[in-house]
Amino acid sequence: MKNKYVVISNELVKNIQQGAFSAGDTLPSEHELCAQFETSRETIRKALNLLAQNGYIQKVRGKGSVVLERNKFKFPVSGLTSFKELADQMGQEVKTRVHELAIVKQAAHVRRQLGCPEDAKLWKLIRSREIDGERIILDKDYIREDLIPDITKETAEQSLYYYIEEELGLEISFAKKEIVVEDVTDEDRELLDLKGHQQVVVIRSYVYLADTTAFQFTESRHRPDKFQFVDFARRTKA
Amino acid sequence: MKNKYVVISNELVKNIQQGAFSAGDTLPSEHELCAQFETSRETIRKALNLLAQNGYIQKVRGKGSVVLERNKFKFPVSGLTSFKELADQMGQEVKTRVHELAIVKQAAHVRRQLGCPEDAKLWKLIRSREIDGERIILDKDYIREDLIPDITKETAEQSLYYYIEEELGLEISFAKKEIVVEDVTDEDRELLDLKGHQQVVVIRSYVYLADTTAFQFTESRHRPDKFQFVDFARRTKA
DNA sequence: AAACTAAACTTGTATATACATGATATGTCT
DNA sequence: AGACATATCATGTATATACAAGTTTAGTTT
Repeated sequence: MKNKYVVISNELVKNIQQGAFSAGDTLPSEHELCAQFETSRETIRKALNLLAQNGYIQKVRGKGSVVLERNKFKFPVSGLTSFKELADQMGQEVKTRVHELAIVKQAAHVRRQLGCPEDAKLWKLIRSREIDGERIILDKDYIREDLIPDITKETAEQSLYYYIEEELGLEISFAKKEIVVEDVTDEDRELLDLKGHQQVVVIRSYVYLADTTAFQFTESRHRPDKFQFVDFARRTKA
Repeated sequence: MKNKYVVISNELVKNIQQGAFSAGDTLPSEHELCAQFETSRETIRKALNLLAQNGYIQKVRGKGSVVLERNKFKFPVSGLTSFKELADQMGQEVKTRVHELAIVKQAAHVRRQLGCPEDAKLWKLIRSREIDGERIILDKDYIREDLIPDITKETAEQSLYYYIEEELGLEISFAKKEIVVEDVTDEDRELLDLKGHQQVVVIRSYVYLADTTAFQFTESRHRPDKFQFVDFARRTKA
């Protein structure tokens, strides 16, 4: 929270969310923001670029920074957000149940994909997520034990990312994800309330730290009728 | 293609794709790139930031720009890319069939969501996509006629985005998308080879121009066994 | 040999300036 | 009043400089 442009960006996001600006309005000009935050134009522009990347504003040359409507879809799930953070945002009643937490030595294909040593230990963590009384998400995690040494049942029930970022001081940086639809497994049937569904939506992610080491592989299996993925995408000019 | 930092970015992407750098390598330092492209460091940094946003590199302080493995998943579908562009990238044999192309006056809910006048005309366009002999995607588009006046069957069969960007000179800028799973409709059954599937993956998008006007609503319905969404996501520090 | 220090790299942030380009308001001229 | 030119304000691009902070290497000391 010390970088000036990040602070300014957060400040502006807060203002927008609190309704100080509504969709279609333009933010104060870069020049005015310079005066307001007592900083240079480049710093303001870095902050505004953050807002633009996250879909809060659209910069229009000659006009200004137009505030976008952000609730056309109900809630933003895009990006790289932990389940705990999502649940907090949504304000729904959520219960996490830990079904398995152990160190495994097999799972060679995961170990290869994570690019970690052959003899490295991996945490295997299986959790179900219950929302409004229904178990609708099954999360299967594999986590490098040499990087994240101590995972307790309590940590797994609360927020894993908080532990990693705040307590261990590691910087979670990016992820590669894949979304597909697959047939349900016996494990899904056992741990989820499937309500007769024969397929689940599967999100597979590899998550990386800032130094480009992969530390986690996650398979998140969702009951299709409760699955929603929301995304804001900018067109990349080739 | 005239902006210096976009040109440099494209050049570097080409180099990476052609294998001049492989995963784990570091690019030449910013200082070296300055010399190589005969430009300032800020310009190089803008180019590198584009690469980082698109998942080509990860910048590590003190070390350099590390090239990321990009084919962990087979092909990148993320972002805002037209079907034609996707098909070209994949090199698959693709056939587009136009089932309906007409101007409609109803569809009030679409008109409201697009934020266009009540009396505005809308194109309604229904196309199926055949890949390897199977009709697996059904695209239903609503497009503002006042912005995109002339759509022919030929344009719809080829690339709509090419027409909009290159011939009309409009700048497609961003989109809001939603991905959900829904039960098949009679229309799906009629126009797709469903192979007994009872549900489809539905991607709904609102697409915007650079001046923040929404010009298109698209509903893309995919047979679940042929659907794959690949994403690269960066963690946003609150 | 081991441990520490310092120098020489790397990227990150903040500032300043100049000019280009699109949009808008304000004129003035016809 | 309408048309046209112009000044003004907005963002976009490119450049330069200074310093902060993380990583690696080389060197020195112990």
